[in-house]
Amino acid sequence: MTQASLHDEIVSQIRNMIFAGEFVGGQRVPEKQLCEQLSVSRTPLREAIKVLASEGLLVLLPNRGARIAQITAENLDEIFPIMGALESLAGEIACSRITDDEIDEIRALHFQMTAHHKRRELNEYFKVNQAIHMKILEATNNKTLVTAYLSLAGRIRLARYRANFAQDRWDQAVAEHEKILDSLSKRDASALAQILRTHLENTCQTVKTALGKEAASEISSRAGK
Amino acid sequence: MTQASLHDEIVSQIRNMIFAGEFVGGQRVPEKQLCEQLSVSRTPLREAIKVLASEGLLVLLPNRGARIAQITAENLDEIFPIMGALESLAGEIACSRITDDEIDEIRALHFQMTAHHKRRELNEYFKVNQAIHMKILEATNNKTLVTAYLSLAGRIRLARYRANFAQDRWDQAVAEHEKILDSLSKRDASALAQILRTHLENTCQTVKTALGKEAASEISSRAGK
DNA sequence: TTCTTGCTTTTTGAATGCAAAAAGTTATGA
DNA sequence: TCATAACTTTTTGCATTCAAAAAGCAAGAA
Repeated sequence: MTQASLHDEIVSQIRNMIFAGEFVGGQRVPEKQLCEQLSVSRTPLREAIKVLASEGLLVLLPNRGARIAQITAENLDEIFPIMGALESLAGEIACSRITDDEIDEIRALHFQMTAHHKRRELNEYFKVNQAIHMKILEATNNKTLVTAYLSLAGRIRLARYRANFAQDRWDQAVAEHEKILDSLSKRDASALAQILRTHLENTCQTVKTALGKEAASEISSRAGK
Repeated sequence: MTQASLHDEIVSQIRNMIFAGEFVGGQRVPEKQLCEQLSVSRTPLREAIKVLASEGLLVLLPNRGARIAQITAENLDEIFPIMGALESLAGEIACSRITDDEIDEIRALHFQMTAHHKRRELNEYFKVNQAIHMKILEATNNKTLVTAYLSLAGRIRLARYRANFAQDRWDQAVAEHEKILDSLSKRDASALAQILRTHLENTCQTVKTALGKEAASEISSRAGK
């Protein structure tokens, strides 16, 4: 076992805390507080903060510490197309190397997912959905691609998760997944690339709409106080 | 001016040293030596090392320090397709937002580049070539895309630069650039996306061949000694 | 000679300490 | 009352120090 160094450990811990929504976007993250929370000293913590900043999860202000990166509509517009291109590429590569067994695994996940959709189990749906996309990425056997994708996905993860999308979009997303599975089964690279890209574009729209509503409700709740 | 913190400064310094070929791939980089070379203390240097490792320019071995990341054929096969997808996406987006002035700038660079090609000025050719690709990326107005691209490009930069490719490939590359300029002038997004992707694929092949030859000559020179 | 084994040196990992910058607070004057 | 200035506290940036792990080395046994 390659025992991870403390600094690496801290990086994943903070990353998971951000993913878990333990911080508000834009919030300051004092070193001291994090040190106590994770019971580590400042040196490895600071190393971790620098890494997370280079990943885009934190923003560093010289002499003023770190802040949790804000997710904005502009952000989403920048990141989603890139993810679309990467997943599209992943789909193409996957078509040329995926095994029948791997497709069967994805098919199983797909039916699990549609079951969750029918039962309106949003959390479970999300989980299996992510698993399907990961399977396609991993089928490329390109670790750099997976890493690049996950890095981008991490930055918008919270916004994506919180976008409790409307029923009609949910139905549409499931329909898109039918096409994804279909293209993959036929190993139709260009069709898969196309539908994955569209799928991401639509997701982007949904998340952006949700983000807009969130921002609007925040403003109104503040005004109400 | 946002005065960069020392650690940021160190990151760019080391990055540039790697780009300048001051290190051999796989070489160990003792902290002490770098500290003296850059005349900084270990704390900010170590922060910089962690960041460069997360960028993939260095590889960290627990308790054994940092090494310069090796460029391998597998690496190139992983990275180039991703760069192809990103540049392809950049081309598409660029077509929809690039101004006539920006196209003129690129055209000017293009003719500069072909002049260098005619005069067999490889270094100058490379420089202008890079500038053209950067212009296309920047025309997207998507900083995340530029950053992601540059991060990948950085990892293979040395190998790419050293791939003093053969004359026929050079001629072919220039021909591809004619098509790039042509598609961009017409704002033909799908044609531009296509040719950029092909261009990167061909470049990948060239760099891989060069890397293979390099490795072979290293082995033979070792055997000769 | 070659392979262990134990010791020394070097290098890395992490904690502490110190200085400078920012933030917060109080007091004074208009 | 409000604004400004001086002072205090907190926080950040970096250097130094200490501890642990790895690497290097020498002596002894097969």
